Amino acid sequence: MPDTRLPAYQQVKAYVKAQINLGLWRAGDPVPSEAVLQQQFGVSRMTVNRAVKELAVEGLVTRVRGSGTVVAQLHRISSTLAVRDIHEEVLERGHSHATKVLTVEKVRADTALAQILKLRTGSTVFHSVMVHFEDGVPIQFEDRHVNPQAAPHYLSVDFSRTTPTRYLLEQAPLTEASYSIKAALPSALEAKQLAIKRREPCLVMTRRTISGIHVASLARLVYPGLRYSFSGKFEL
Amino acid sequence: MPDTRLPAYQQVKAYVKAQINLGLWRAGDPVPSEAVLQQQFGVSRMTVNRAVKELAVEGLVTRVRGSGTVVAQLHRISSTLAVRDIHEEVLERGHSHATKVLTVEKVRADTALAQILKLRTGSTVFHSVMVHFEDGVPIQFEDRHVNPQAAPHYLSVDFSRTTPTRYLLEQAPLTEASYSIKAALPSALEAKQLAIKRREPCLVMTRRTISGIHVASLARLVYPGLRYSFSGKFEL
DNA sequence: CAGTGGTCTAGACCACCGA
DNA sequence: CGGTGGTCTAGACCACTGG
Repeated sequence: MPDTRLPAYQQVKAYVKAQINLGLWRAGDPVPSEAVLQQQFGVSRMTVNRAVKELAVEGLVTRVRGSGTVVAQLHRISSTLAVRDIHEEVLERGHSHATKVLTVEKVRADTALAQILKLRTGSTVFHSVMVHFEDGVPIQFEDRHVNPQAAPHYLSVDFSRTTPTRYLLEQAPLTEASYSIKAALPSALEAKQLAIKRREPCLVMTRRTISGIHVASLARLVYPGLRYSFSGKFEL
Repeated sequence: MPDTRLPAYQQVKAYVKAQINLGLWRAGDPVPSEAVLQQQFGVSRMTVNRAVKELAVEGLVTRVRGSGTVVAQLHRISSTLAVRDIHEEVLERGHSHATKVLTVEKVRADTALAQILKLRTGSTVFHSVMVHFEDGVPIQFEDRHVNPQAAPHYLSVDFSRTTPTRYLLEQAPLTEASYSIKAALPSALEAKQLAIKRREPCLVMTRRTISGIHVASLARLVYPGLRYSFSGKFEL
């Protein structure tokens, strides 16, 4: 038979996807068992297993050992929100990136900060403040506290040549991160540096990154709301 | 022997992860070939292949056929942002959810809307406006335009019993969606319904969903910025 | 209990890369 | 060319689910 040049497991995936997208199999409906698909496509079970397993990872179907496979209740279509280096992000859009460094210093951690970085109150931490420009327009205000144990030489980095995100990713391989995105009004300094009015709403991302046993860094990233948006797209 | 061990492929994954997290293998370093890992762990090649393939999917390593596997340059840790039903989301937090329906009507699409929904200017589209409450507190203002071809009976749905998101997911299986998140000030109506001041910044998500050949719906979701945040976490 | 998916093996052929 | 990963087979044992 003139089978497509697609690998067999992708053909099985495509078949199941199509049934779901066409509405023939609806949420909660059973997906044929591996044995059935194996017969239907004339392939080995490992191949069918791979196909359905990947669909499960993608969230299209739910598998329960001993019970079977069903079409997932909510198509958990999802996109990725990545910890990215703003330098690369801007270049990818075909624009130029520049950084204005406002502060790079040692400070003593107050109780709240120490708790977040899992250090003792009064410990020395590094603190940097800078503004990132895209084609000369300020798009991100970055206020960051760094755990010296994760990046001992942070203070001597030339941030006109690299960014904190990139440097930290290189220094301390990332193992975990948590973030939260809110809307807020900028502080006086933030408004001034971003060249916006104090009344102009901003997107504020707070991000804590963990590298191995250390909390590496806590960053507050402020974006002018009228000039910047997080956007994305997802497909089945 | 009681089988308390981790599956073999997970042991291989854990080993490679550990080398990377400990900094023993740095970005760009080669990962042992499948043949080597196969010897080292005394498992079959399929098992090793699965382990390394999954690490590639997770973004920790980069595989090149014919060349080999190396530790990925930037650990592009990422999380998923899902299209979810707010009803379920609120219940999951252990709170109660209620909806106040403001408008459900037929309207004629202006040029901009028609373009987005891929309809002709002046076509009939459905329009709904409602407010979602979490434990009695307004948390989302939802203004939505729906393509009648994707959900012909949208106008007669009882939105005190289900939500537009859930109904549309059931009616028209989702195949694609795009979103953008901005910060903005609420309109007079939005501020009133969310019980916030007009000066209070909001998170505004604009989401367009596609089901098969139809653009199913265009939604504008407004969240009070001081009361709501998108948050997430990612791990290696 | 029979059926399901989770894992694993010991082979195999192929396409591709770099020397 | 030899080594790499991509795919595939035809079996296998197991843990778990449901009736």
